[in-house]
Amino acid sequence: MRWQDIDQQVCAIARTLSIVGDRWTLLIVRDAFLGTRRFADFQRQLDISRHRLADRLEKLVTAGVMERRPYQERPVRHAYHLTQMGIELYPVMLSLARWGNDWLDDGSGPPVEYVHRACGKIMQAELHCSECEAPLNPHDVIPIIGPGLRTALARRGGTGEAENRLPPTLREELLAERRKDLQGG
Amino acid sequence: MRWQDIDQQVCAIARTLSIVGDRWTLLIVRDAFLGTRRFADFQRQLDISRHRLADRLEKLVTAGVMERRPYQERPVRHAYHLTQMGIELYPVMLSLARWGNDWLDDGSGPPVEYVHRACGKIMQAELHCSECEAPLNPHDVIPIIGPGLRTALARRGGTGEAENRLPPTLREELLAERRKDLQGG
DNA sequence: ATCATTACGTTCCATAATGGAACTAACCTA
DNA sequence: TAGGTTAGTTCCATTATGGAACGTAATGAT
Repeated sequence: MRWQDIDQQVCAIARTLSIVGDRWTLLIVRDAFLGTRRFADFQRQLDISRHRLADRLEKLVTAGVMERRPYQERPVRHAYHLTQMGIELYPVMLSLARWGNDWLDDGSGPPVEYVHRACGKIMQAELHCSECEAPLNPHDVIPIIGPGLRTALARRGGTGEAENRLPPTLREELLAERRKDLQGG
Repeated sequence: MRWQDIDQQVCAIARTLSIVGDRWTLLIVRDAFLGTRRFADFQRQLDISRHRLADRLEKLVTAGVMERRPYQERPVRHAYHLTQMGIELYPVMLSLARWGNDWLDDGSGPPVEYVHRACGKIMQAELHCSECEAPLNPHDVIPIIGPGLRTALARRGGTGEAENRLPPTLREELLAERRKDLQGG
């Protein structure tokens, strides 16, 4: 499978990466979160080639993650702003940042820290369960087949082709294992 | 700047992406979370070229995200397991999955859902503040300069070179803005 | 003993993505 | 009129990737 076809997979992670999984793309989003808006500023701060930057911004705009807003006429100049879709990538960004701080520190501490405006403290981003609010432990999160995958399963006939586009979650033995986990645990 | 040099940036996100920001890498990690361990299984499920897969697994092992464990002698066969470092990528994976579910649904619902073993309910991963436990809103998280960046700033002489490796967070006007946010809000 | 199969790679090469520098376009300032 | 600013585009050499074939070390079938 070619990378450009991964959005064909029936998998939310693959679909997400088909948009933001390219080189530079998440760094552009990072800078957008930090306030960068203009082409030249992205280019200077990332030290990316103008070529690549134009290409990535175009893709982000097409995907709906960013939007071009004119900030002056004569000549028309556009700024790139995160849309709501883009802003909602912040859990991804905070999670990436936290992992980098936890595992790739060169000994001098976090380059950037985050203050929670509500409580005023320097914080870490923690995952919690939306239902019981408890902090999440990786071993307590059990993936199960969802409606999107069920639909895809029902659709696949003998084509064999579609089967290749399903994520490994599909595998019967794994699903059985998960169900046992759920019942037994 | 070349992509291979982004780990030189004094930025946790850039450092993280220097390890997991390559094509395929996060999909390999995804499959590892779902229980895939062997070379041939990764290859089949991802439909990636053997070449690329060998390369990515090697990089993940070198970085410490995965480890090779022999599962049989004669001939020696290795399985690839997530290390603790790899397991702690789960907030990244869950955040990517949630964004894909929220924004890239084709109308048939989430391909995969997650059950929280502790409360038994289908859940969403939510970011909370580690200090006050409240759910995080993107506008309530204020990035400020941290010790790692302060050190890097102190180190840079007139080299100019090092300056290019600092993230845009460095920019004085932006930091001033953040400080105002903190005091005024 | 010979042949097929499994598992895990590596090699080779055509194609696609990237980086760097130069070029264009539309305006502004001195 | 010369040079500066901003946002791109074009061109081309260098890298990365995908696909298929090949290599190796074993097991199992005939």
